Amino acid sequence: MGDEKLDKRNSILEVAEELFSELGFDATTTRLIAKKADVNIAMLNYYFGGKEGLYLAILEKHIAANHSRLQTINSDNISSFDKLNKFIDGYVDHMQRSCAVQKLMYMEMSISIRNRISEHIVGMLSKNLIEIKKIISDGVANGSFAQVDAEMLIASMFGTKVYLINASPMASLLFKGSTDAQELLTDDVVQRLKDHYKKMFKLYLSK
Amino acid sequence: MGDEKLDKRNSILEVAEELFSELGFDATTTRLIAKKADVNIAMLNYYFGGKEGLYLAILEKHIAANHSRLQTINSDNISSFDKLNKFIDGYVDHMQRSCAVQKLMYMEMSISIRNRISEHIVGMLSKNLIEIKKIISDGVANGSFAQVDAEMLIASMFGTKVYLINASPMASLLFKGSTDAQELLTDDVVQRLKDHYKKMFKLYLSK
DNA sequence: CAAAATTAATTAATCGATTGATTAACTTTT
DNA sequence: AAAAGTTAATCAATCGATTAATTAATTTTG
Repeated sequence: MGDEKLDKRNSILEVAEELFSELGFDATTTRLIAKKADVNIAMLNYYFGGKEGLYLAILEKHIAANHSRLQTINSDNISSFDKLNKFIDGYVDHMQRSCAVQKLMYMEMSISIRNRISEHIVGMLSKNLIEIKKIISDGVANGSFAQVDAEMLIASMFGTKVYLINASPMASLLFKGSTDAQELLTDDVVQRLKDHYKKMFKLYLSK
Repeated sequence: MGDEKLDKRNSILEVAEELFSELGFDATTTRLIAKKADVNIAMLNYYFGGKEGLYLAILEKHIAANHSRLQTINSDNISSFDKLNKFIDGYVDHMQRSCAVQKLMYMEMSISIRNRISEHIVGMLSKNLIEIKKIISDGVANGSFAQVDAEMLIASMFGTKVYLINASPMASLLFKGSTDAQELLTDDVVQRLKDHYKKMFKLYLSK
């Protein structure tokens, strides 16, 4: 067998990510995590220093996994619309891949008492925000885009994602007519979302 | 003095609504509610049967307050676009008025263990969803609207709201450049949101 | 109308359960 | 044997809820 130490650590991370995104931070107990991960409760504190440390470790893992994903788009020498479309494809794919983490982030972000957690989350997500803001403002500056309420447009973009992921009972009702928890982000819905985003930006930003 | 009995009950409701929307259901303790409302903890159980009962009472109050608000629009004999604009104005005004309740609803909706609460919330919010879905499908049927991905369009509408209210640290960063908790939904932002919504539907639905 | 009886409102104290975390002992690895 | 990994048992704190007792308000009765 391979490294079984890391197996346990990773098992905790995986189980915790799933439970946090399902139940939220408070309702997820360390005992439940330990039980589902088939691990002693103390291991959780041994590896991560505590419940909040585990939560932050999940965020850090997610940061590390997507650190390089972002930088590459804005450097390319392509049109502003192409940048936008490229950003959308990458963003939606990434959203489908890591929707559990994204759900958990938006769940806890707004809770006032979680200052440290909230800072981490906002810091992570703001990178996406800054990047797309730059694409749009550059496009407006070089005359490719029409002048729009860029903030509202961006709010609609991120908001659509948040609605699909975090308000999934409503989104399921909208897309499938039922509220069962069955996977909503099918390949079909993902493709529709990409098309929707591209159409949205095209409609708003075309001169 | 007037009815001081109702004062206490209402005080609990008001304080609880504020705390639930700030801290979420789990992190809001009955002790904190009682302390802030200057009321004995037992009163909370006396009037509402418990923490969950109090939460549901807040929802019920909100349902009652907005029961009549909805029915009137679709009956009018006006164009589909006018219906849409009328809906938007009413919806955004309502959103500004009761943003605390809306925040708390979307916070707890997706938590799997809150079956009863989740049902209540989805039931409430689905009325808005059904109504706007009807406006759009009617408009498409009578030729006023172009054929679009109506589900995604609706997801963007509600999603924009959810982003502004529930992801307020991000929205504050977007609209004000800082994450302080100061009121985001100013009259200015509300007006921009209305304009944004109207433009969105116009762009998507114009033939 | 006033005394008595009943109900409603309110309080302080405390219940059992659960929480996150820690300890000390034990086992495995290096 | 030193270090890292792992376990069962347990800690203090806090949770939501309830209890028994007390006061206030209302209704019934004489």
